[in-house]
Amino acid sequence: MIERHLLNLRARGSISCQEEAAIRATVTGCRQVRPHEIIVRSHVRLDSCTLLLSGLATQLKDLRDGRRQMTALHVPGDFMDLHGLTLKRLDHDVLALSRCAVATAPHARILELIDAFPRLARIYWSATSLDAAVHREWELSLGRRNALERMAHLFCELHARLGVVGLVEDEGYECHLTQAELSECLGLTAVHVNRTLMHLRESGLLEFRKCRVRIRDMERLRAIADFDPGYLYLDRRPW
Amino acid sequence: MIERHLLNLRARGSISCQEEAAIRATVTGCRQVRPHEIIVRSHVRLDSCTLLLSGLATQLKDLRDGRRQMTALHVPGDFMDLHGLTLKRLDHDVLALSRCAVATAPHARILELIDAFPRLARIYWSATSLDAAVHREWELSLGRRNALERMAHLFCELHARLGVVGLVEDEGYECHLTQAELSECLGLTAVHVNRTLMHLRESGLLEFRKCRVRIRDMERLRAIADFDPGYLYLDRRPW
DNA sequence: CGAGCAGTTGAAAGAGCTCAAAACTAGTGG
DNA sequence: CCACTAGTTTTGAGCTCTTTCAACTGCTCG
Repeated sequence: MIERHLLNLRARGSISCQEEAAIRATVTGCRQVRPHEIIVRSHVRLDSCTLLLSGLATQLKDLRDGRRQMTALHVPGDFMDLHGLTLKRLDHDVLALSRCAVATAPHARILELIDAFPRLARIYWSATSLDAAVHREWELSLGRRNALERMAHLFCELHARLGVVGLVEDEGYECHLTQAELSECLGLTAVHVNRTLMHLRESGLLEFRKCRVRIRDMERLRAIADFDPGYLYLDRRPW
Repeated sequence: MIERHLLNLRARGSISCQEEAAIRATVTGCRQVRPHEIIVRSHVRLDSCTLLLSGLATQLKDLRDGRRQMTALHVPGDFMDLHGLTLKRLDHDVLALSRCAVATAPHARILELIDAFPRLARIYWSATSLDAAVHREWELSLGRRNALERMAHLFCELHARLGVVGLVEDEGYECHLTQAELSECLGLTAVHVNRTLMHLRESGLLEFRKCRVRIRDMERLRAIADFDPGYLYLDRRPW
């Protein structure tokens, strides 16, 4: 089930057989997590990283008065707290949105891994930089795109990222988010998400029902979102 | 003038004399940049990193129709495109807000540096992860804080970050931002920034005149912003 | 069958935006 | 030293997107 992680890495650069084997040996154990369960808690000292094998998870930050904002979504194949390797604690919770399968990689083992395969150090560093690039695009969305554009953009992003790990079929994909959760991604209220979703549906752009997204008109959706996948760095870098 | 960079690093962990010397040997050349000049252009292949020595700079992303959002501010001592080391190009421009002095460090030299001092690899990796943490906090601001809270939060952040590099005196600091530029940080319009700024001033919280911020009531400002500096990871990690 | 979410709908309020113009400020050149 | 220009800040008024609050529907599951 670590395959999706390898797909993720290989979408951005090559991974040798030896490297693959070493990665497989580093990521161990697989546990199931229930929806809404906290996978990694903020502010506690970390000594391992957590890989999402299946399901959907998120990074959540909150304000004292209860307002909450998701700062990222994690799809299968993502290390959700690779930045914990260097920072040693998180500034946000990691939360399961659906039923999830996760595996862990002790920091000590990862350090051995990148010590043995220095290219992997660069590749994982690159992965954390990529996370930052996604954050930047979300900042652009939250700061400057309106509700419709923002939502369109998120669905384009998920389409691209899930495509990489083989989870898109006929322009549709599973997306275990309630409208309330979607609103916490988008910096909107649940009510407005509902209305915006209806607008997308009625315009024949996309449908979102029963945790499944079905894109009806990709071209128009991208135009509305002003979606340019460049920030996902899906070109194989020349390492 | 690389001192501020060392202050930045040392605020989060120790740096030995040898490491300091090696860093000094890696960062070379110092050039002056005029306000509004692009320091690093997006989408072009990079082979060096740029360190801000003095002045204020920003990361800027834009939409096709001209709407723009700043995704980060850089203060003296920050590497502004360390993520370019692994990603090899940027998904945003880096722009001077004031007159800036910048130095460069060729990727090749940085790779030699972290090869010779593996601890520095971890420290610089950590620095890029920290950038991501700041992005996350901005996502929270843009998504969930209102104009007043958002602005208060930004000024608290700058106070903390400039404090680290010795650029705060009597709760005040230089901040070469016009109200229009501030609005591009905060996801607001310039007009609304103006009114919010007046509100802060009239409430005796802070003044922002002639590119200088003077904090009048830090405690109340922090309370409004719900500012918790944890996300800046200003505790020395046990490496 | 009832409890409890998730989604839907309506009406009213409000935060922030748009457009436009006036008031300052600072730099430039005569 | 003053006039002139350009950029920035301030102010006003109207508007709109999004929120708030509240109720209602439908579905799932014990």
